[in-house]
Amino acid sequence: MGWGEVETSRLGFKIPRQSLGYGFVNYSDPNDADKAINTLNGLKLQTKTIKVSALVPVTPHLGYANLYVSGLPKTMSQKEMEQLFSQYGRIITSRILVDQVTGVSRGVGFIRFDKRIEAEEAIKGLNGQKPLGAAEPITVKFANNPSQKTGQALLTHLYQSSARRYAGPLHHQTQRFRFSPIAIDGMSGLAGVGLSGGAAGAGWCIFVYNLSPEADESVLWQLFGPFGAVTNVKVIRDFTTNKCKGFGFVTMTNYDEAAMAIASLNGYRLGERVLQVSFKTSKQHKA
DNA sequence: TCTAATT
Repeated sequence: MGWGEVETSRLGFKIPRQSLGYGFVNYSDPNDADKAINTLNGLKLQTKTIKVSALVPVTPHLGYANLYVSGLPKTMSQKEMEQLFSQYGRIITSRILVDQVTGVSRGVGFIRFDKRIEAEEAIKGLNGQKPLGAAEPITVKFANNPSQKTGQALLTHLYQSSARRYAGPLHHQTQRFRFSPIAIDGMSGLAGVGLSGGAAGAGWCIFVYNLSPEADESVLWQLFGPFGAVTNVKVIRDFTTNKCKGFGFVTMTNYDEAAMAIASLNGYRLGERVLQVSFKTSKQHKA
């Protein structure tokens, strides 16, 4: 384009090669950008009228009004969440994250206010509060910028998937554990404990406490894999430091294998630490 | 340090 020096330009593409109908042009001189905007915005190109505008800088931290909400009741709808927050200001967008398989709410959502002050007031008014009829308080804080995919998180993900593959063959050795010599009593009294709800993601969720800050997923695979089918492991980390917060979760398919793992690993000494291992309890279902 | 989650 003839309005000055272009640094970079990019079109939005999807696989295969089909334009998404937008693109970005980066000028080194803001005046050149303005000139391009003024000249090209509204221009008719064949059947289309093109729109050209400056890219609004993401997170000019002043005025950042996007909130992250966790601990929401699983039953709360997006509309109900908006109603709860609307008393603090004008809501631009909202979202509740749902489990991709079951479609059930993950109890986590986002609220973007029009103004920073509204978001701040909502945090003051709602963080740590129980919504009407809710059993547990919610957490309300400023959301992290979604675009910051840390290389660390990416590496962890890659390592996790390779650990998962590695854990595969081990499973064959675990058949001897399948019929455990330990008497497992009936499942009375286990309602709301361990077994995750929803048919698709079913499994026994195990809570592992006293992991070291450096613990990662591979250690959980190695600890629990020998006891049977492990479908998922998660080390809970601080989002900013990426250090383990001292606990994690392991999901196992079969009750007897999970019980065996718990019986064997609870009190297990890992380095300097003694692990506490139990079925994950659900406060919501506690009597 | 005893239950996360980041569109």
